[in-house]
Amino acid sequence: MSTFAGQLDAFAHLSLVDFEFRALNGSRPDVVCMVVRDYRSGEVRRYWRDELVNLRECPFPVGPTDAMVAFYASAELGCMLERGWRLPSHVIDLFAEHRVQTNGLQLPTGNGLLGALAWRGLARIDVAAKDAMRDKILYQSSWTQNERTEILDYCASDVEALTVLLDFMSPTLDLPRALLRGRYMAAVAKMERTGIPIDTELRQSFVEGWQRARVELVKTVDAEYGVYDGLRFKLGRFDEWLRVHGIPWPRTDAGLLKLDDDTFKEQSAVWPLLKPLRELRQALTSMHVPQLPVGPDGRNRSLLAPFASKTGRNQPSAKRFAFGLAAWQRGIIRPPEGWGLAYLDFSSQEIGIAAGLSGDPRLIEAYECGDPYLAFGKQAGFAPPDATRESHARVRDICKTVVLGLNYGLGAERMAYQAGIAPSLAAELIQRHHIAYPRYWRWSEDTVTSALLSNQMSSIFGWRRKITEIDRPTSLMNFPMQANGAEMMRIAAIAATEGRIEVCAPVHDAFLIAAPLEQLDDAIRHMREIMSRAGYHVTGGVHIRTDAKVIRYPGRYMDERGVDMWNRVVRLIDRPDAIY
DNA sequence: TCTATATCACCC
DNA sequence: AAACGGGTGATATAGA
Repeated sequence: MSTFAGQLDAFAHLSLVDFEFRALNGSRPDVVCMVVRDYRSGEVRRYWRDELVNLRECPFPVGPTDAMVAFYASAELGCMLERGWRLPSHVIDLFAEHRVQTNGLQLPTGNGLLGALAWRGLARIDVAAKDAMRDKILYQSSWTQNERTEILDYCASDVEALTVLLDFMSPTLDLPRALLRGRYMAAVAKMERTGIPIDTELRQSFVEGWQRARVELVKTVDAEYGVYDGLRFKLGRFDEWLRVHGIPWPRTDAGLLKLDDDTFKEQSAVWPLLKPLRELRQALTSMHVPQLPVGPDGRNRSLLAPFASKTGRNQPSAKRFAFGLAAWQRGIIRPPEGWGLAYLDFSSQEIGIAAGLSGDPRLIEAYECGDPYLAFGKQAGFAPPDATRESHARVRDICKTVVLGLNYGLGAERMAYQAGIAPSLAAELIQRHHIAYPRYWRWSEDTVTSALLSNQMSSIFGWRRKITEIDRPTSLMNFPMQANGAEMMRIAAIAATEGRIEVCAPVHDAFLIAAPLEQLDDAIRHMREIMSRAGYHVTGGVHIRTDAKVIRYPGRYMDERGVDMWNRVVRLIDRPDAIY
């Protein structure tokens, strides 16, 4: 490892940076202070907010021969964007590197700066003190002279901790890949800053009308049952109601009544008395007030949580991120006046990756012909050569379940249930998949085997995952597709944000972009080109297609699965003008 | 009244 | 109901 110890010497300047800032409820960051330390000289400089406002340029070196080091750099880079500074040419993010080094392990200390230090036996700061200080920064808007000093000291102590961590981690860094991940953190900072445009006026109607609407609904329906306590469904009362009416009910392993919609569906087929209750439960579960953080400029902003999942995907909070909401609620995404949006997703991304990485010629052919599901049907002799999407819709659906399911080891039983076919047919189709794509299956088995032997897996740009006894083979099977899909998204995000594309958000296999109406078509063309190149690069030569959903003001975003529910709800809250 | 666990709904 | 990958979060209950 000593050969790598000096790898950071290649940089003229290494600046370790930490900002403190307030990021409240969808607003862009309000920068409080910054501390920067020059790694070589050890010189530390502190800047309070008023000094930062007066700095037209970044006060530490950010040129092509320099690097910035931070922990969770999207935060620092977001503050730099807020100040209007140029971003560093090179970023090393020790959070991303810590995740790469420990991904797959159970870390009792978590993934924060202190946790990363503690896990390496380098604990230094009291966590409780850190939390107290964070509150002081977040929930105050002015500070006494003493508090200023306190906050700057705290910020400086984080920079010191960062220095210790860099000392420890620098010999083990995979520098070129660390720089790629750092570059992605800059893309994250830009996407987080752009945010997702929201119909704020309609959202307000949701917030105001919702509670009343659902209370009325429960009152009306529950009069027949008496199983609700306010808005709460009470198991005990329902149990009693069932006993009184002599209705048997399935239970969970733990002995509780099963309450999922499938159970209600089956039971209400036998006991029609239950139907209104089922409908009520369905309506209520998806009806919670959206608590999206939306800034004064009408943009939904939340942490994208890069590198959070085992496969390296972003993992933003489902309730704070507009694309984490239920499909029908996304109708509140709407371009501002004069603007348009485009939702661009990779088509059948994981199949394209499986084809490219395995190098299976028939799977590549199936993907590139445009309809991998029907192509499988034909290659497996399950559909005639002249079958089309229209002539063999049902066959295509079955093939889709098979092709998608086998990417992560779906068994015959469950595949049969899901596709609505006999288990024997499911088994037969799985068999034919093996025969149609032998090279894919050999590659998949080899990947899992070597993962089990080496206790780790990695994607093409070095996102790693350690394997332990608790990992199921099916999880390992799916890793290459999901992790490399995340790589594809990262390089596309980098290219787009370093170009002139306004990227609102990444969504696992898609991007939402925004542009003024007259530039929208150009932006879409440009973005699709970028995504296509990313796909080609990651798969080693497969042409990954993209689909586009375009929304022009005054239109709104809508997921087709959510149209009915959306229309029901906007009527309920008395906003028929918003019917889609 | 708090926390831990189980179950469920939802997303790509 | 069900050996399908990666997740977040709400709700209900049991247990301390």
